[in-house]
Amino acid sequence: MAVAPPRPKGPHLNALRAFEAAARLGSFTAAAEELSVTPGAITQHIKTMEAWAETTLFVRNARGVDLTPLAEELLPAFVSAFDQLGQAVQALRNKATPEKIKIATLPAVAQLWLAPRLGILRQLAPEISVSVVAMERPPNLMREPFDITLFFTSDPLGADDLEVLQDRIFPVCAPQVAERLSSIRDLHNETLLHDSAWANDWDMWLSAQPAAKGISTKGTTHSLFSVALEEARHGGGVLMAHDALVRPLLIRGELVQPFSETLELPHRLVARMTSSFAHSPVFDKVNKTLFSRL
Amino acid sequence: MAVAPPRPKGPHLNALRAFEAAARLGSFTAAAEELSVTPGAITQHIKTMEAWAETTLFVRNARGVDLTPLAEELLPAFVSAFDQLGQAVQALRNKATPEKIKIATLPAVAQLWLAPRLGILRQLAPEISVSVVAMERPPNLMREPFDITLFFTSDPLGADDLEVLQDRIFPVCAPQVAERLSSIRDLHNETLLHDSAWANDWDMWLSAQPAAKGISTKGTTHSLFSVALEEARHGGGVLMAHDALVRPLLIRGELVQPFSETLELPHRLVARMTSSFAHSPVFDKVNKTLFSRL
DNA sequence: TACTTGCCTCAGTTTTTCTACGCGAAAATA
DNA sequence: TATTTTCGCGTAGAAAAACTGAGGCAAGTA
Repeated sequence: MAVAPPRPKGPHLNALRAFEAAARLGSFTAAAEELSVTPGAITQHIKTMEAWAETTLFVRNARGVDLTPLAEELLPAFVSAFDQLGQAVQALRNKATPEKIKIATLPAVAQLWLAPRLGILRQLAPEISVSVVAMERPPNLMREPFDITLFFTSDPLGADDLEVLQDRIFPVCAPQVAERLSSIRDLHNETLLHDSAWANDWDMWLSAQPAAKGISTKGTTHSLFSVALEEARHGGGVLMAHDALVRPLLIRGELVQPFSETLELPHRLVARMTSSFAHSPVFDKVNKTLFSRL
Repeated sequence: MAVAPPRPKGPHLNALRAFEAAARLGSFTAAAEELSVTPGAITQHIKTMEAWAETTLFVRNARGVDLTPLAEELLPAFVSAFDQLGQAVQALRNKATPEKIKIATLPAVAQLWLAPRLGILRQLAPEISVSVVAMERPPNLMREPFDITLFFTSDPLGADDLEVLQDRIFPVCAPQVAERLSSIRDLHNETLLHDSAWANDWDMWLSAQPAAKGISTKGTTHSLFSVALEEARHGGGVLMAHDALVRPLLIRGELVQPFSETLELPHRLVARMTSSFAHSPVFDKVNKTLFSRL
């Protein structure tokens, strides 16, 4: 005979997540991107939250938002709660399907570095199925459903990080193009191929070469490294290459290195993994096959 | 020029919450009740989760569900994540509107014990606005938007708990009814008034009185204590009363205590509060006015 | 045997969430 | 100084998610 209970309800979980993202990133637009929605959706969630709490959480400036002191104070608790929730979800995925591995990495790395190694892994451990998703920036492993991210970074290594290799760049081109290049100054007359994700590789390399003074970095820009690479293979110009990505082509002679000068960049290719994955039984095989340098 | 990113998405937050509740309570029906939805809704959420994780989380028996070992293993992480999230929300509510206090308590306590004291609080601190929600069972303060719960319990006190009073019961009735009651055995001829939430109060009291042997506990049952109380005031029978709830009426003489025998129950009225509230500036005033025994 | 309990499924509905798009204000650019 | 770009707001309509309600089923219980 109990009475119907009109219990007051808390705010919607999605609104809380929107608040957390917006507060953490300090921007509605950035939060929208992280959550793969439009900024308008974030606006609405935040408004719902503010109405529920009867307070204001953000000061809206024309250019971006600022957190109120209250939001600032509350933020850490939300971040940590969602981190924990995300990790619980990761653990679920990892323990439920331990043999399914998801890797996030740069398109170029996926195609040129990772793909060949996946074949080896398949031979060694056919029960493991790997899916690779290419993206420009590393996803947050506490929040997004990946086991491994493989990106270049110069940040210090964390507990579940593995350094895979040091990044080193140098120009490469087709053999017939190399014949006309006897000195660095000859680059003046060549098309310099750029990749938009590594826009200033040429600048960095050139400025490290005293002999290169005054050479302009104009040239063709491609949005995908692999397209620029294709162009270079067909003699379309000189590409600033990353060691790890072109080594097989150099070995096969499809590309050559016209100058011996290389530049070591201050960042490494780092494999970062969820802690669930790092402690899972399949980690060993994957690590041995993909990441250990022999 | 970046490519459109078809990022894989995690499970929906509401599904996670449904899983957490179902796993914690070990029952879809109970989870449905906690979340104020129908059991069918829980079923669907769980199915979504299981499909996402490509695993089974519950073993469905004809009579209830059992957790799979996997769900069992994962449960604590989810519980703690949602606890933390709930606490963050509570902190938000508390800091955003510190002067608005929400109390959950039994209907009888709300009306007979709390209401008079709220008047005193309003005089002492008119800036504080209290809203009282009556319910049969204490809500989980980590999850539901209340600052204080006020319920009878015999559990040991936690850090943010305050013992308000010991529970003590004894029969009461209208003065004219009391005139016909000279000994406990006279109860044989009276209507015994019951409250459904405290169904066996009469049993307990009677069995503690040697002289009451054989008296039946038949009588009228009301779903609200206050209705039974009203009945008693109008001479409709003898009510088993809780000390704290009837004291003002005894003082005013509207009810009398026909026998001196009282029974101390092994539980207390306990005020439990969120830790945000316990550390907030208004706590002191509220505590002094409502809960301190003079 | 009939009842009860607890979960399932399906269809239809309600609620929530999202997108689309135009507006406005400041900062960056020219 | 004028123009463009960047960010966020607001609204309407559309899409997606969540929920309800009713009928079923299987295994205990009376």
